[in-house]
Amino acid sequence: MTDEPRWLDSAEEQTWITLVAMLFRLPAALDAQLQRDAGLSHFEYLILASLSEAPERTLRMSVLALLSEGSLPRLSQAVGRLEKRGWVRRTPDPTDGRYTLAILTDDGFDKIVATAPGHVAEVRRLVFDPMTKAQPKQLREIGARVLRAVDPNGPRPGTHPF
Amino acid sequence: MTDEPRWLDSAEEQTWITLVAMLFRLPAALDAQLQRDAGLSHFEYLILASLSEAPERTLRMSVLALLSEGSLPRLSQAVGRLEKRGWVRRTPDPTDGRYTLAILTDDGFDKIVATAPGHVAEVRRLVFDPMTKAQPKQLREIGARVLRAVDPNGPRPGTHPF
DNA sequence: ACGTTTCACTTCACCGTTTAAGTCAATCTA
DNA sequence: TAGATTGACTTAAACGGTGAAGTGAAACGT
Repeated sequence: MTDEPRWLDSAEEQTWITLVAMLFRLPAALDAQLQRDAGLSHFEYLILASLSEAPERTLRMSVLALLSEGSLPRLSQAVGRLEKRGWVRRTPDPTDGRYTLAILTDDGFDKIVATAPGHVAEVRRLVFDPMTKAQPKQLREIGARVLRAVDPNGPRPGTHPF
Repeated sequence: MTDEPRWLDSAEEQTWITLVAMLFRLPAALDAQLQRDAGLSHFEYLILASLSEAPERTLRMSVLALLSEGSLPRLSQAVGRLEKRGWVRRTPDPTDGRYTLAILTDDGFDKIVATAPGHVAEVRRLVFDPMTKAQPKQLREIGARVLRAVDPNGPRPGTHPF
């Protein structure tokens, strides 16, 4: 900690600056597209999308929090907003009253169906179209390594929990 | 927009899930380290770091906003906080009163000098150490392409403005 | 069985960010 | 050179997120 740190050489610094810029700008761009075209934040979109792919379009709040990459209080508030808009409803889990089930309504499903194509198109435009054929795999492998370092015990993303 | 969208195949979906997870978790991890060890947000750190590398340790607010990847109101508030802590001061640009110059104080410089090594160590631990020798270059090239798509007219990051 | 603990959320208070309006200096424009 | 405009911030109000305390259901311990 107080030892001489190994500084970043100039190539590493370029990489780092580029990555930081991406960490700031890409989420902002995704939020902007979703907000503009669907009135949703990226986080809210992930909630609806996760539910739409779950069996019965239903998930426990705690599972949904993991899938949508948010804290439980944040999720609770976001689902409250989505509930007010009629896209999600909540009921206590009948098999265990401590859990709360979040359920995508039919309107919510329609909302995702209407929203997803535009969002996927934006993801293509910003991420996949600019990459060479080889780069997606490189990015996936780099991401997996970084995520392992960030949270060694975290579930490998893409390991679907159902 | 209403056309059939080209959906993501399963390899692309894996890539996308991994990238989204990285976009959420890596900034959180960086913020956590800086908050814990230095009482700074990542954004505040970028402000101090940008100033420390600028000539005279001085930058116009608008330039600083670009370098630190933040909006002008956000910057204004953040600099206000850093000013209260004695690390930055502001004065109107003597050559043109419309501009405001943000200046890193000596205490602010000491703060960065004390903070940077731990932060760089964390960046190494989370990003560079887990990568193979070839991957930083791959990441830099991917990032450059994505950033170009996000903002075609944006300055290529790493193009230092002084 | 009853009290305690654990657990999954929800709520609250505080704070930071965004969006929009306000300020003020410099520059056009007539 | 007065008035309008542009540009660079700053301020204010509304909103969303975080961390800590609160709630209520199930499990545990005796």
